[in-house]
Amino acid sequence: MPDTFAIGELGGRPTPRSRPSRYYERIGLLSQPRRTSGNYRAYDRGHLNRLSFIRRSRDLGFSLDQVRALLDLADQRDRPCEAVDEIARGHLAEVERKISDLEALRDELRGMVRQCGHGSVRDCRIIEALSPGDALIAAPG
Amino acid sequence: MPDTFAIGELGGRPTPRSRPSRYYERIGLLSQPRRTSGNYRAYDRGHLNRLSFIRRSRDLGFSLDQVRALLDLADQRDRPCEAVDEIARGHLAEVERKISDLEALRDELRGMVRQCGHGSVRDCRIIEALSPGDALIAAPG
DNA sequence: TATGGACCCTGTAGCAACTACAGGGTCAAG
DNA sequence: CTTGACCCTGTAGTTGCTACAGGGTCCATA
Repeated sequence: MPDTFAIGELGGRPTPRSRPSRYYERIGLLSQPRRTSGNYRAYDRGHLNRLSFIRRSRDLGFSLDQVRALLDLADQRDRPCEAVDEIARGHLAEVERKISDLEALRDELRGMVRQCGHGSVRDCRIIEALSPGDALIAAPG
Repeated sequence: MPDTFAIGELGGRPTPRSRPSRYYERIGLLSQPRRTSGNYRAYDRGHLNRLSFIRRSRDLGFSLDQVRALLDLADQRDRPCEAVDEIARGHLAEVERKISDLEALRDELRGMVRQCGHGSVRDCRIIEALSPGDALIAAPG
């Protein structure tokens, strides 16, 4: 294993998971790496670790703001971890809320789809479910 | 009930649900309404119906592209409603996929949060769960 | 009549978190 | 020495709006 890495060597190929790193650098989430003589970014192990932390957090659905806070906290090893816990709990609560919202949506969509009579649009229960009482008469154009 | 409506009279107050209508008009989802002598938009019942359709679809999580397709279909009353059914089923499938993704996320977050020992960041299981093996050493700045 | 406030107009910029592209430079292999 | 894969920068696009600046309109009240 080398101790610096080009941008294309970050994350698993073939997905170019390396690309966001430039974005993270721009918004100050990742420090600017050394450059080679040809002005290529040369990431070190620290960058890799930090990037891996960011990716894992993103995969868990944390926002970049939350990731930033988590990274700041991770750097202050002596502080109590309450703040970390709070961020995680907050995110969990939001995920749970999203799930129940989507479940309600799913149930409504299922109801609509189940009613489809496979006739013409005129009799379509789905369109009907979406429509107000009157006909639709204001198409653009 | 009047037969034209100012932009502020659309949708329920106090939320200004009227605002998106200008956006819908711009992207061609809603036809351009008549204007009063003072250049105010004067929506008619057709606009109201169409807007209501859009809002209901949006509330159910359909994208504006899907809404556009649904509206096009709704206008062609003689066509079979298969295409409508397909859009709805596709959306339902996506919602179901999102739910299961979020459930997996939720479970992982719950596991992390449960393990929090309320000690210092150094021993934080949440940070640990997010971290790769090595220490984080590439803070920006 | 003046004026205040609520509403409306336009166009542009901003949000999240990237992705894609244009137009160029670098580098290693053949 | 050329080819092709990679890298660089900066900008614009994505979704579905919202917010704002800078102005106009309209109605009621003083």
